[in-house]
Amino acid sequence: MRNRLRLVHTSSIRSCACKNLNVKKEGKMKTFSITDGEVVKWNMGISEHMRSGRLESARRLFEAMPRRTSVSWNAMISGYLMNERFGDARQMFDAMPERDLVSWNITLSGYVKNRKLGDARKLFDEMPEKDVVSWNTMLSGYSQSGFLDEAREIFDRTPRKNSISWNGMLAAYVQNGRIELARKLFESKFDWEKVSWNAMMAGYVRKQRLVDARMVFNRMPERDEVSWNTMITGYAQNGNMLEAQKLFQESPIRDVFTWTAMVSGYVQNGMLVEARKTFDEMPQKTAVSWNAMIKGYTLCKKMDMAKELFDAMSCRNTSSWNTMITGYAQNGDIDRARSMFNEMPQRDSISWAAIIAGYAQCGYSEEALHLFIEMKRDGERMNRSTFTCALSTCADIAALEFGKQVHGRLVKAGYEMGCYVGNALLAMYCKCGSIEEAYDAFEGLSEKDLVSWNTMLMGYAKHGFGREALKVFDLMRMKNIKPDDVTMVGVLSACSHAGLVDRGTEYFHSMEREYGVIVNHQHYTCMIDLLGRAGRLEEAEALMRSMPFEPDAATWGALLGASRIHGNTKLGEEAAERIFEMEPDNSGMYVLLSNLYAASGRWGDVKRMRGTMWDKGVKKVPGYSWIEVKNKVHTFSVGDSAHPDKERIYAFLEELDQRMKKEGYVSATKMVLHDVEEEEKEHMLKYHSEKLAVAFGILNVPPGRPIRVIKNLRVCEDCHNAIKCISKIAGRTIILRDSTRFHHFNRGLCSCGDYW
DNA sequence: GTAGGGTTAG
Repeated sequence: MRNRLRLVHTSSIRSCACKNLNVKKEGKMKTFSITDGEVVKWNMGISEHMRSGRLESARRLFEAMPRRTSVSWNAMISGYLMNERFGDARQMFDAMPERDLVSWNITLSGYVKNRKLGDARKLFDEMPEKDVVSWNTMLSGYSQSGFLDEAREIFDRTPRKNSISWNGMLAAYVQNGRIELARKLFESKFDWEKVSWNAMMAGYVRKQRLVDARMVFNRMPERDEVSWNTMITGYAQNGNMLEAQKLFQESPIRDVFTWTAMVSGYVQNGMLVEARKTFDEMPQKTAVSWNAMIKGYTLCKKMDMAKELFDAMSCRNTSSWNTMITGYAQNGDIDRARSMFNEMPQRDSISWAAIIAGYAQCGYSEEALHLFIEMKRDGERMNRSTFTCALSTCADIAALEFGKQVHGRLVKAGYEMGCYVGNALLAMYCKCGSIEEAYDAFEGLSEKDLVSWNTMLMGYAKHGFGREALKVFDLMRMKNIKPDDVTMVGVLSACSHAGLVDRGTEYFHSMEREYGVIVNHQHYTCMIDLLGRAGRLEEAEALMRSMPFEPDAATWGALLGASRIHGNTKLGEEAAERIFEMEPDNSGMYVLLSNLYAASGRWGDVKRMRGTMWDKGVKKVPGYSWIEVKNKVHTFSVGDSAHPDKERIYAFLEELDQRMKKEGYVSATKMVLHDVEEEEKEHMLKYHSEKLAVAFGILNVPPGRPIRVIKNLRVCEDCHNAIKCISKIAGRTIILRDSTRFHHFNRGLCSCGDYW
């Protein structure tokens, strides 16, 4: 009886179609006799066990039942789904003697939650009848995976749409960042429910269109806590704490969400005192608010305070641990981060992402990738963020093979290449030196935002493919995508790499008028680089002197680079002096300057430079190179003797050296071009880390495939010449990523055009 | 027992 009442109650607030279903059910229930009440109790027992994760007890109860109704079966199925036991759920569904519509719907929603869209659609098509819940579930499935066309098709075909269907379509657009489509849909209809007004507003907030969000907020017929909180959060997270405070005061209802939004807003805007004051004033605190406060302390590097709060909180949850792990890692204390990770009672995917990103950011990339493998062993499933994190770690150390495997798993997991993860994938291929695959990834993006375009454009520019970069820019303009300052840096450096001086100059002068991008420091630096590279040193210098900013180290660096190439020692000297003033510890600049002296035969000055470095205690960053072969990263330093294959490598280098001499290659040893790596003896030039890595690559990478080497510093000139020559002799493509850009060596030439 | 909006951690 109780069950019946509940059914009637739910149906009264649900749709017509639902009501029909329940009427049918009531009919069925009438045929039951006195034991109906008992069955209901059994069913409730099953649900309760399932809710608290006692799957076996639920199962025993289910099997012991003298008589089962479809509700019993459904309770088992949904219980399994709740506990992510998808296989067991499906088995139950298959074993059911008589399925009702709810069983179908529950199973369908199970597939959707499991992101098995193909299976969901198959089941959906097989359904003997569908109600509005079935249609809405399918819609939400497509929406969650970003398949907007399919979602729209389902929506259009839904026979008796209710408010949830409409809201589902609206949310599909909003959550996938298609705010204009959402707006269009929203304006096509007037009787939206509060939920949808809130969703539309949240959509604008997400796009940082606070004025539009506020307009929705002002226009909506009635507001609830969610409306107020969304608006307050919008202001708080976009740095407008004043407006947030104003609304907070005005708000008729303040719940935990409101208070937490304020605390976290203060934290994000670096207003620690205000954050703490609000935190202390909160009528009740949840774990979320504690965590926000802890985050505040970690951001201000007050790890002691963070730890104090963490120790004091009684409602500590996994997020609290995760916040602390990130805090320690970002403050450089990876050991404490790791021990917290080890100590914590329960880890989730975010804990893994936090510790992995921590290792990666502290420079332990290999340990980071190692943890991915451990994570898989631990049974933790990859999600969007672990995927993103894995990809950016691969990008850092240019672990292309590993990155490709992650890509494969990403596809297999059925993730749509939305902006966040898609851009990480794109960046991974760019930074791993595989520009073709980067372009494939770019084309495969389901949604391109400005970051995607900029990444692709910069990718081409850094690889020395200036013309391709400019093609991307043309495409952007064709699609009416408004470039920003980053885009223009890409465009100018592309022009520079392609030697398109006039076109670059034109862009530089028209960017404010044409694209509304204010010229900044970086743009000037690009222009100086562009002119300098083309040998127009006076113009470059004049531009620098006329620019409305104080030149910084990067600006002088561009001039220094140009002076080196074109042998203008005097200008180079001045540039170097200025850089030393600004960045006394920049060892790369000392090296660049001593190269400049060496190039013009001023050996005394070379020696003096070395002395200065010694006096000032400037430490050279040790140079090393690495290469990934068969999923393993091999690292080399100058004159490396640690690698197990060293004898083969050195023998092969010797052989290459002989052949190079025949080709007319002259070792640059006399020039003392120890660009980046200090060596005791000049013959060590032969064994610079990049050469070792290249030799190892030729020996181990199958012919026909490019050899990809990464170096932490700038490649030295001798190595650059040698690798050009090696690419010709060995008939291999060698792609070298150094600290500033990519070099594609092929048939004795380099994509950088010998200027970098 | 099935479908919808707002707060923290990456």
